[in-house]
Amino acid sequence: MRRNPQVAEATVYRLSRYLQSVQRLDADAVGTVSSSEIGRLSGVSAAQVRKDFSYFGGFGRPGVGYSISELRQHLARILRVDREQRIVIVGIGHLGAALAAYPGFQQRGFRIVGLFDSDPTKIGITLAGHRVRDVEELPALVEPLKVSIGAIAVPARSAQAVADKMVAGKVAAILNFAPVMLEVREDVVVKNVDVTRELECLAYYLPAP
Amino acid sequence: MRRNPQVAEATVYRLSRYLQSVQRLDADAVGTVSSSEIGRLSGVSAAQVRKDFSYFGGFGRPGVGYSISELRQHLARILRVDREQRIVIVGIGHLGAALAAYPGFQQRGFRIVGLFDSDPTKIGITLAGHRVRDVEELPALVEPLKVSIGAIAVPARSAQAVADKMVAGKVAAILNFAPVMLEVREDVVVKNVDVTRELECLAYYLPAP
DNA sequence: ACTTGTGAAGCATTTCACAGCC
DNA sequence: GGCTGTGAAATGCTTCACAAGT
Repeated sequence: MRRNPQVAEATVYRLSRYLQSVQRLDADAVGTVSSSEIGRLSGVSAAQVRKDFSYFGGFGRPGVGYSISELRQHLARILRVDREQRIVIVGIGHLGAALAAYPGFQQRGFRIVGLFDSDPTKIGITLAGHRVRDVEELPALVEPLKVSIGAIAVPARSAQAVADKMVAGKVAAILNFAPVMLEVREDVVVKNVDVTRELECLAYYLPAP
Repeated sequence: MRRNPQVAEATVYRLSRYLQSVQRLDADAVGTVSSSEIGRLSGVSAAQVRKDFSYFGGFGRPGVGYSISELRQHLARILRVDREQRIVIVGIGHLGAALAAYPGFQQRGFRIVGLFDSDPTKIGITLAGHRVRDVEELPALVEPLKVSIGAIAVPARSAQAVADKMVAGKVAAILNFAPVMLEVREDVVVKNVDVTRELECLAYYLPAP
């Protein structure tokens, strides 16, 4: 699962926050930034920031800090968003349509290159500049479209079948919005986003009635 | 932040997975289930399952396992989903509309009781059985509507202002879909869902080009 | 004087392994 | 025989604190 066994998933997650913070900074082009400033912007301790960077060799100058533009490049390369990552969305319901229309992906290096559904009333319609294709065509299109990540936005009962088609087409990673555990070849990385789960976890912290 | 300092956030997250697994089981009404079976269904070790349960006193019988219906009740009570939790959604764009239409919330104890937006062209329209209200009315409506959780589905630039209104109205928790760190009174629990961040974390595990 | 990078210490979480119960 | 509940060991993660660089 992990590309580099000494780097924890929590570290990767924070790297993404650092990148977000640094990108906000970059507009102002201040030139240099310290680990404590990055920590403040990201809600993390300065020591944690430096430790996280150190797993990748460290890219600051003692007494000075980190060059904002270099830091942004380093983080983008580590997170593989220094190149375009191409994604397909399967399941053009409310959620799939919302994802297709979301401008935030393009802004951060992700490009939607295909929409798929199995519903004949949806196949053929155009959304956010893409014609919705039959999901049966998906396996054959992953490679020509150079897809690296597939997003699953179908109901729980069809999610595994969609995942199988993605794996058959050789996507490298899957972002799964359906509330089920997918079974995939172990070299395929899966991440789940389950809004109901997040609500349940929030509810735990609610005061007693 | 934590209700019970000896229970980690990761444990709460797993409890929600256990509940999901047990609910799938409950349909079949097998009567009893073992920690290893729950673990298999949830992708967790059997020892971890038992340890997690033990934080709440343990509710199994040695040699037998866990009564499925009792387990479901225990988990639901711990996660506070044994009672209805009432939520409002602010921001009726693509995402907010998708959330409002999602049937999975109601099925698992969450009830949407209000939709809000600041856009005059949206205020007044009806969606999933709810009339969209002006977000300015939100603070005054949290208590009468008995809202415990507020969901923020507005653009990043307006998310903090919405959070402030929620806090003013005294919601207990916020689910934030905007890619910004919210500043709130520290007794308000915030969880962030950032799809772009999930994509970035996935991209990290992608094979080199 | 200020900041990075990093071993070492401190803390948290997970796994182990087994006593006790059905 | 099989399963739970739980201290103890093992592992993993974060914070500390300081040498070294600017």
